[in-house]
Amino acid sequence: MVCRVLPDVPALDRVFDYLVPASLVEQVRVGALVRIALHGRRLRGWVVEVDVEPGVEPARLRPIVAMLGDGPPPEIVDLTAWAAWRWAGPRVAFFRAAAPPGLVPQPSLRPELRQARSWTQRTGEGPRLIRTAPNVDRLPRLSALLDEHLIDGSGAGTEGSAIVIDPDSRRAARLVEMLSRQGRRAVLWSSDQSDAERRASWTAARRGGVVVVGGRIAAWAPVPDLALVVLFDDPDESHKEERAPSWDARDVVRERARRLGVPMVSMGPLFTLEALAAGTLEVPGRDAERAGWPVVEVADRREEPPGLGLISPALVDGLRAHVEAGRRVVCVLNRKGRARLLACGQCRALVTCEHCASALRDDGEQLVCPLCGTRRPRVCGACGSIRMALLRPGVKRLVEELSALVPRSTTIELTGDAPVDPSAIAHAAVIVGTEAALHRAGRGVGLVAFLDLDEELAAPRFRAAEQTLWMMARAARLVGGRPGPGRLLLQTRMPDHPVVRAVVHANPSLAVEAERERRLISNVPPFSALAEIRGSPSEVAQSAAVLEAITGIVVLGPLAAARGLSHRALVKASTVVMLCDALAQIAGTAHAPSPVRIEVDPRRV
DNA sequence: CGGACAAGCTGA
DNA sequence: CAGCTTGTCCGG
Repeated sequence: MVCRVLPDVPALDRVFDYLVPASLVEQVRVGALVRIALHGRRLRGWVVEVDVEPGVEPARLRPIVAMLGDGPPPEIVDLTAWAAWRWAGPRVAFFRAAAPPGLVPQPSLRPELRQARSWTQRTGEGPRLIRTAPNVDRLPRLSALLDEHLIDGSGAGTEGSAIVIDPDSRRAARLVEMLSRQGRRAVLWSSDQSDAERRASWTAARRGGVVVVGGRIAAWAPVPDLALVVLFDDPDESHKEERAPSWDARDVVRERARRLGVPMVSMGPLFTLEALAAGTLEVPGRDAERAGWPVVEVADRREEPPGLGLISPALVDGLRAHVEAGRRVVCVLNRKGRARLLACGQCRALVTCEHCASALRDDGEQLVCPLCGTRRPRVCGACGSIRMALLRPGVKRLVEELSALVPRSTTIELTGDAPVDPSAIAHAAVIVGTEAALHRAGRGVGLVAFLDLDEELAAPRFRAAEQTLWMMARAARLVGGRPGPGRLLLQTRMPDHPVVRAVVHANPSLAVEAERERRLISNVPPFSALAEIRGSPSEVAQSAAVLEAITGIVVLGPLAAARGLSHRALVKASTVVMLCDALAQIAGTAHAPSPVRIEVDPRRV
């Protein structure tokens, strides 16, 4: 017998045929991890096909050296080929995502014999999108779905498996506990676990009849009898792998479900336009949805006297009221450090460096350029005035100002990178930080204030509005629903923005139409498909030339260096299929490595 | 990727 | 011309 093996070497990205020795015929099956000899090397490799016609003359075939362990089921082996196309990456990358850490012995039974019969067929309809307010007990809904889909209608009581994806690892872990308490076989598969724990989860999933709960990695759960996929919180960016190839759990499970004819249900407070375009939306009753969102206060900054900085009267009141009542306050400002702009108090000109034109900082004595180090006295370069006004103060300065408003309480700064003692976070009455503060704040938060919502809404990224709305949904979870004392405060100069109206009315639909219109006009997803290519100027230019020659492909750029010396360009097509087919033309192979790095569906565009 | 093999460079 | 670096090819 001859089998086809994909060596576990990403840069190789080619399959090779091997003889299966008689002693291994029983064990060498699709998905298995084997040891092979290739070109004088011993390598690990994944069996991707068995019983093949060899691609070379039989005399050149070498035998499989040894059996190493169990790997993904055939269904996933097929899926890795699709994923390699979809995200323009080496196929091995997806085997690594789908494999257990280390080695797992093969089960004695062939698990694929248990492959699901057709369960409730919903093929062709796309995912069900069940909208639930941010503060809703999701367990009854999930249990009902599991009951509905995991028992096969024959009356035999056979259970299939479900994959449940929650991008928040703490919520995923809690879900496993609750499902276990209901007497279900639920396992967590998350990157937070130790290798041993993940191996155990993987093995349990491989046996089937289980509910696998986890973050994006659970999309690859090796269940042989998948009968239902549930995905929570569709707009969350952690569904997407950060490193290349940047695969997205949302697309992986959707494709899996589609191929198997198994239902997929997406649940959460709101959905991306991509999800809405593909699925069928079910909205809750108005009262129920309203009850699950907190009361939202909008501070219209246009109506305030100038000079208040980032602290509106409404924030002062809210801050004091909540802190006095023993509730904690989170102030969100997506800026870092003492990044602040100086303007002339006289002529309002921005104070910039005469050499490199970047904004100068005030070190207390002089004006300093953070880029080239030039120093000069605190004098306006345009009019000579010595009166300086501070624009957009950064987080550090804000902490000082807020802490003055609530004496005798702790105010801390919490940004994504800086390590802060968890007990300090838990005891702080006021937390000022970037969006990451929402993840780390902990319990007892009564107020989340978005100090400069306009910066989020107007960010030069096409997903800015959607991501802002999602950030507020997460904040809504932190403070609780309408019956409680929790509040959101939005400081904005755009109180009529559809996103603001959507939050105020607890109705995400209010933001959808305007957003869809905007995306249609600017021809961005879901009305087109995007990829970003990066590399040296010549590499980007070369790849861009290849891509531009393909009908239906538009290349924007090369754009100047974003950071460092690398150049980038945006590749646009009208559909994902056209985009990925085109990218396959420049994707790397062993013979001609890709001249550029490719990110399909780039996040920050 | 990394081993094999060939072609180029150095120094006695 | 041995001994080393650098480049190109290619794997079952």
